[in-house]
Amino acid sequence: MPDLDAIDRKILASLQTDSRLTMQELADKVGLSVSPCHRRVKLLEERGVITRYVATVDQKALGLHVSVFISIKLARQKEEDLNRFARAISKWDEVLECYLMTGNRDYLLRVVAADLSSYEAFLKNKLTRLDGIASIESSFALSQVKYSIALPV
Amino acid sequence: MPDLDAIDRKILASLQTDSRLTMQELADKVGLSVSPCHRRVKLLEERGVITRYVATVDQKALGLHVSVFISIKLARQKEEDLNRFARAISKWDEVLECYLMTGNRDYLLRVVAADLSSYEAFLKNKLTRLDGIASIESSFALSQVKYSIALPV
DNA sequence: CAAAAATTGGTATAATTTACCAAAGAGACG
DNA sequence: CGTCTCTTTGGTAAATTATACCAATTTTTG
Repeated sequence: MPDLDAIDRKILASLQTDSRLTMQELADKVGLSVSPCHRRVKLLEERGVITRYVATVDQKALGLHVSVFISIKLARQKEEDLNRFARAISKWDEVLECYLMTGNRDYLLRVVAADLSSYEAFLKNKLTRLDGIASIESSFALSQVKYSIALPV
Repeated sequence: MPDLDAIDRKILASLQTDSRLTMQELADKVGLSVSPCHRRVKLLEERGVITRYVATVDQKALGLHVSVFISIKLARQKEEDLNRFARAISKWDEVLECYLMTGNRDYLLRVVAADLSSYEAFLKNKLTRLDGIASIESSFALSQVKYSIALPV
């Protein structure tokens, strides 16, 4: 697996910002003509460097006014317990991110909800019904200062 | 500003998952023909519901093996201080997310880095050089259990 | 330095997007 | 209950864009 040269990185930086660029525009940006630029993009897709193309949606426009970070400790941390938790989390659309953490909590989740009462519904009907959870602690975000999908290349 | 009907929501759900669907494919999914589907998408863009189109890139493929959550307290929380902090954060590509929080910290950041030493470089050369920071606490992610860009519609 | 391999760029074709217009459907009002 | 108006839909044609193919150039290797 050959690694990424300077042009590949320019392509990734551009497409992470705007995937609707035409091949002509992208080629101009990275200093190639359309053909090799197109082939590089296809290769990046095949190699799994580019994983997908998505539209981003405005959270406010959807009425999702609440963002919460949840710290979770499990009663036990055997692989079986971790897998069970991961499977449950993965099904729920409200959970946008979930990380297994070092330190004094096991998981950190980012959850969005329309308002406090629908967040409460998420807690009552979903999260707290899971077995094996020792503690849950919610921290609320007052505002999103920065949100980027673009990894540094 | 008319709000979103069931078809708009289907469109958003689909495009949040795969923005490379052709209008024909998208139209089939939502039960319309190409023309009205196309017009709805354009309207969603103009109204700012769809904010952008981006490619997502594999973090491992870029060699970014470290994900860190950083809790930050500022010495003072005047608007001036918050703005200064927000401006600095926004410039740094390593910071993917930043939230102003309730509770006993002011900000929560998600930062990525190639390895521990480049994370250390980020701390030493950037974050700790900011004025007005009272405390910094890093929590490391062992793994990403879930990561989604798709807001629930 | 020469041969081989990889990468590039141009052109032609296929696929997709977009603009335009007529037809169907939904809502308001007498 | 019907008719007028406004909105949304669907089909067609033109323009734009993506993609496949091949020759030319550059880079790598022995």
